[in-house]
Amino acid sequence: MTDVKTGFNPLFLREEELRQGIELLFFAYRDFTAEPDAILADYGFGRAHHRVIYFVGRHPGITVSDLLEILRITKQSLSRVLGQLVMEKFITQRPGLRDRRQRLLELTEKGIELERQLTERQRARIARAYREAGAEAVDGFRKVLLGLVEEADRARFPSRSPHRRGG
Amino acid sequence: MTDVKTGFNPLFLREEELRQGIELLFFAYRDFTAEPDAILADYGFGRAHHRVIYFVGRHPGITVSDLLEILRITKQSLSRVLGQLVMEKFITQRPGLRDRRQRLLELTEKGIELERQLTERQRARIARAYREAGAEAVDGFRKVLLGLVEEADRARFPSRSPHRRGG
DNA sequence: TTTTTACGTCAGTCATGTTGACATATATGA
DNA sequence: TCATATATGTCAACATGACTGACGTAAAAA
Repeated sequence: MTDVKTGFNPLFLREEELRQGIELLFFAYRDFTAEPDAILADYGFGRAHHRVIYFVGRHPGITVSDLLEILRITKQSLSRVLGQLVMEKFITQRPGLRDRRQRLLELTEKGIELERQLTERQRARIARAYREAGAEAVDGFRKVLLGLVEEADRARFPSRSPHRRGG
Repeated sequence: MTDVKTGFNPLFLREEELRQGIELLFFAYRDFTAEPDAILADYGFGRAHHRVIYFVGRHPGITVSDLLEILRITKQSLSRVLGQLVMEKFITQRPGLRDRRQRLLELTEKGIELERQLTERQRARIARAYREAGAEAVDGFRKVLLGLVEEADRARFPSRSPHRRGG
C-alpha cells in the first residue's frame, strides 16, 4: 500500500514530480521556440509561419486540410499566414492530380532555405540535449512525450528502426 | 568515422531522429495545453492567465519581477492578465516586508481552486504518460528536457532524491 | 539628498487565434 | 444527370496576448 507519510509511492506519481514535469515542458518549450522566433521577426513573420513552413517542408505536397488537422487551427487563421507565405514566394500551391480541388503545398527554394535556417537552431538544441543525456535517456524522452500526445496522432511517430551498425 | 551512406551515426543524431524530437515537442505541447485552455474559456481567461495562476500557486509570495523572469514577457503584458486576476479575486497582493515596493502575489481560495482544476488535467495527463513509460523513461524525459532549458533556469529543477522505501 | 529599483499605467500596434456567413470548383452518389 | 458533399477560399468582426515607448510613484540604496 502507498505510504503517504514517507513520500513513497510505487507509481512514482508524487505531486512534486508531476509539477516538475509540467514546468519542464513549459521552460523547455519557451526556450525551444525563442531562437526561431527571433529569426522570424527579421522576416516580419511569427511562430505561426514557422509551423506552416515546418510542416510543409516535412510533408511536401500536403493538403490544406491535412495541415489544418496538424495545427488544430481554423482555415481562416491558416489562410492569412499561408497567404502571406505564398505571396512572398516561400510556398507554392498546385492542384491535386486525383482531386483537383486540393491545393498541394510545397516549399520553394526560398522556403527551403528559411526552413533550414529556422529548424537548424532547434535541431542544434535538441542534438545537444540528446548528446548530453545519452541514447537511453532519448528513448525515455520519446516514450513519455509520445504518451502526452493524443492517441490519434501517435501514428505519426513510427518506432525507430535499430541502428544498423555498418549495414 | 560516421558512415553517412548506411545511416549509422554513433552520436544518434540523424536528421530523422531530430525532426521527430521537434515534432514530439510540438504535438505534446499542443495536446498538453488543449484541456486547460477549454476550461479557461469558461472563465473568460486564456493561457496567459493559467501561467500566472500556476506560477503564483507554485511560488506563493512571488514578486512581480520574479514572475516576469519566468514568463519572459513584458510588465505591460503581465499587468493586464494579473490585473484581471486580482480584480476578480483569484490573486491577492500584499507589500513585501523587507521591501515595501514589492507586491507579493498569492492565490486566494478561489485561485487555489481554479489552479487545482486546471493543473489537475495536466497532472493526470503526465501521470498517465509516466505510468505507461516507466520510471526509467521518466528519468530520460527529465534529462533531455532539462537539456533544452536555458542554463540559467536549470537550477529550478533539483535532481530528485531517490525513493525512500519504507521511510 | 540623489539615484536606482519595483511596480504601475496610458496609448498604440501587431500577430494569431476565434465565429459566422457566404462563394466556387470539383467530386461523388442516388 | 442531378443533388449533395467536400476542399478550399474570402469577407467581416472580434478577443487575446504579445510588443514598444513614455511617463509616474513610492521606497530603497548609495
